Formats: sequence, C-alpha cells, structure tokens
Amino acid sequence: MEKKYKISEFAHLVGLSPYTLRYYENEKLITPHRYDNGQRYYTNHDIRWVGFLLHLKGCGMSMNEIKEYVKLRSQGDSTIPQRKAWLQKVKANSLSKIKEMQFHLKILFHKIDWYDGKLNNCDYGSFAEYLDRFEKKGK
Amino acid sequence: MEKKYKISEFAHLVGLSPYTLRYYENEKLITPHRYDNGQRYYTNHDIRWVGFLLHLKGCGMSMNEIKEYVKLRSQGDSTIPQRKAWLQKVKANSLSKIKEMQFHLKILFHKIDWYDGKLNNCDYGSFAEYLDRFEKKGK
DNA sequence: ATATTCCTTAGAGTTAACTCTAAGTCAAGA
DNA sequence: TCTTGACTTAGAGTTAACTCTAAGGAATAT
Repeated sequence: MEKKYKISEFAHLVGLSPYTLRYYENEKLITPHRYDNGQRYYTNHDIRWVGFLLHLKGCGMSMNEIKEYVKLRSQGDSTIPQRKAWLQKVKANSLSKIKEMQFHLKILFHKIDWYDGKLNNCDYGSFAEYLDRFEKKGK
Repeated sequence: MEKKYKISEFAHLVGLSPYTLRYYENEKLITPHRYDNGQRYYTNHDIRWVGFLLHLKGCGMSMNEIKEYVKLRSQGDSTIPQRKAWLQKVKANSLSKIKEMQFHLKILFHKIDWYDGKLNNCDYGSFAEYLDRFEKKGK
C-alpha cells in the first residue's frame, strides 16, 4: 500500500499551499485521487509530478505554457514529438535567459569593483570610463 | 554640444516606452532635463544611466530595491559602502537564482533525453526510474 | 492647415499567479 | 461535544510593473 497524503500534508511536502493545489487542479495540472467521502489524497507519484511541474516553472514556463504541455501529455504518446519540441524551445529560452542574467551580473561585478576603487581612493574616473577601459582590455 | 533626445526618440534608444519613462521619472529613478517650454530632453549620460538601471533590473532587483539604491546614491559618496553592500547582496541572490535555474534545466535536459529514448524505442522505463539511474551513475 | 508630438494630473485597466473570503456542509479526533 | 480540517462554488483581493485614457493645452513638422 502506497502512502496517501491529505491536501495539507501534501502541500507542505511540495512547498505549495492547499489553495494553490486546488487552483492547479482547477487548471487541470494535477488530478489527485479521492476518498469515498470526496476528500482528496495524493501519492508519491503526485509528489514527483508536482516536482516536475515546478521544474518546468523554474525554467520560466508560464502557467499557460505548462497547461498546453499537460494537455498534450494527456493525449498520449503520439504527442511526444510535440512535447519534446516544446521542451527544446523552453530549454533554449531558459539558456538565453541565463546568458542575459550573466551579462547583467558582469556589469554588477564591475560596479562593485569600481566602488572598491572609490573606497581605496584609486581614481578610476567615472564608471562609464572604467567600463570603457575594460572593453578595450577585453579585446 | 551634446546630443539631446526627446522622449520618444530616447524611449526607442533605451527600449522603453514614453509611458514607462515618465513613470520611472515619477518614481525618482530618472531626472531628465527640460527645455524652456517644459519638454523633457535626455542626453547620452541618461542613456548610460537607464542602461545601468536595466542591468540592476536584469539582476532581479525590484523597483522598490532600485528606488532604495537610487535614494542612497542621491545622498552622495558617503553612502558608497551601503550601496556596495546592496549590490553584493543582489549579486549573491542573482547567482543563486542562476544556479537554481540551471538545476531546473538539468531536469529538462533529462526529460528531453528520455523522450529521445522513447522515440527510439529504447526502454528507459518511467522518467522517475530514468532519473534514479542517473543519480546512481552520478555518484 | 492639419496632424503629430509634447506637456499635465489623476486615476483606471492589465496581466500573471496566486491568495483568500464567504457561506454552507460533512466527518474524524480528543 | 467541540474543534479542526476537509469539501463546494463563486468571486473578490493582492502585488508588481507597467500601460493607457481622459481632458485640456502648447508647440512643431509637412
């Protein structure tokens, strides 16, 4: 017999609120089982499923995109090529989002260095000048 | 004489809308100059400044955080240590956000591989089993 | 001359993803 | 018995960061 979790225990396990779980269910992302009296219960399988949904979310997929994906999934194995293509697009977006963030971060690093310079009374000139010098060095 | 840009030209240059620029100004993030007739104009210096704001934003800083930072800046060089500390916190957050995203992406990669397996009729079992095997190999 | 672009204030609308309330019912635990 | 936690539907509230409209006026471009 597999462990069964009621909504609040499950919510705690996956790091979501019962509200959010019902909301996701309403949006057809999750379909928990029910006891005869109507109460939901979730299993370890559901933990893995929600975990996967959160990975998708963490890769920057919106609710609507995830819903599309889940809809395809519900149509069976014939949609695997489409689902794979979806995930490849998500992967590309996610990678470029990371690259973009790293670029922004690089500037932040420089700004921190520039502050260090200011604090040590090294005259770096304006931040723009400092960056310019870096560009030239970089080449 | 430095080039002066009116709001819509400037908006185009920095990739924001005039609405957004006025909004940012209202929030004290930007302070463009004015012609005698009251029209705003922006300079290359403003391009660099907005660029920097967008880097901060791109590192995950919220409007409110950026406003705090800009407020400190307006108080002069004595706030440099605080500003540096701010940016260091932002840097740490940003790095951990990237790490998190990379972790989510790793799962996505695996899922794509798993789909490939399915499409080639290699029997990987369920995705959970596939991941489990990876964990063990990884050790 | 006419259309476009600029200005103002003030406030309403938008989007995503929750988050919660109301109002009423049901069932299990101490 | 009393509290706690589950259920329902339907809809309202929240937050961030815009995004736009209205209404009225001034200047510029074709």
